[in-house]
Amino acid sequence: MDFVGFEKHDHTICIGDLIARAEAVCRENNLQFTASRRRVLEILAETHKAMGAYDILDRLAQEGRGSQPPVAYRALDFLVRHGFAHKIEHLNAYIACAHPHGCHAPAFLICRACDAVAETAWTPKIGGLGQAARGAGFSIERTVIEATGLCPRCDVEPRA
Amino acid sequence: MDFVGFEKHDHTICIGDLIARAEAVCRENNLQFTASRRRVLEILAETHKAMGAYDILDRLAQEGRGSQPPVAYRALDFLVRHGFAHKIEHLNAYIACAHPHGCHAPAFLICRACDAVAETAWTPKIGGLGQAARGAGFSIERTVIEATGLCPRCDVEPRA
DNA sequence: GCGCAGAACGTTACAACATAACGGATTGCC
DNA sequence: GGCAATCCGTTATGTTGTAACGTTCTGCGC
Repeated sequence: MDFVGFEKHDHTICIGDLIARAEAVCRENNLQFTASRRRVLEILAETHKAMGAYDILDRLAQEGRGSQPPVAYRALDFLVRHGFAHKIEHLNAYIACAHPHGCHAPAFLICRACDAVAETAWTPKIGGLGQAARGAGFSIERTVIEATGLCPRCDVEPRA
Repeated sequence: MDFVGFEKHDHTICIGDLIARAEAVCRENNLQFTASRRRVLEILAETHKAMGAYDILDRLAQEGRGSQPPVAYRALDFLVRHGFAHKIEHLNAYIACAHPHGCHAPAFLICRACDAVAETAWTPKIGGLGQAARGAGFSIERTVIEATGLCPRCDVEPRA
């Protein structure tokens, strides 16, 4: 299992890759990757931190793309629905998908000091939990796996 | 791993056990198990469904215990902080702890049809995730593990 | 019992997060 | 060109959660 988010890396590649992937998927599936949706994904992709819907809305408003909540929420719904972004339930915030390739039941490591978020791919029916759920007769459709704590940098030097 | 919540059971025992346990823990640790806190725990314990803070507040208001949000949130904070209740992040709702004995990194199965919630005890550093997190240098302090889907009853007969 | 410190409470006010509903514009398709 | 479906912009409102302040209660040393 690998994580994305805490290591230094060439971030322009992250962004380019993500956008390109989204474009391709939309083309294949006849989804409309509209200007607003694209822009929201770009904004999310600028950072590996989770952003609130209203943070995004502020950005859109600055750019003259409309200033009311539904503008942001609709784009986010689309991105989340199709796996281009994820919602961090614990923070009521959104983040670009860090694994645009392949399927998805992501898990997140959230640093409570610097708000960085790392994402990992996760086996579809999470080891023990999936098995136990089936044992209980429960059929899992979606999972929320979020761990809060300190990332490598903040663990060493608090207030990084 | 076992779950609590979907099976039929003598619910008065659930409640009694939970309250008694909370009382004991508070006595041992010099925590004030005040009337409001106890009442909120009782309200939560009446059902294996998650309740919103404002649902609880309504109940408290009916009983003349104060009608402003902080009344409910303060009691809930206390209960969650000391492990007598949990917050279901996915629902922004709260539920009584179903495993008042022993330590805690709980996982939840949430039925999207009937809103029942089952809780399981979980190994402290969740199998693969904990290991991978340590590998990445991340120290986990708290986990949110929530699976949404259909419980045994709703899976068979939708709209139960 | 008295006085103090810390915790808990009640209330006002507000901040943050999210959606319903409507009409107009755009897109894909025949 | 016309139709259906989708998307967009806006108004309004609903839901969830906190900051802050003064009062009351509780535990505790005297």
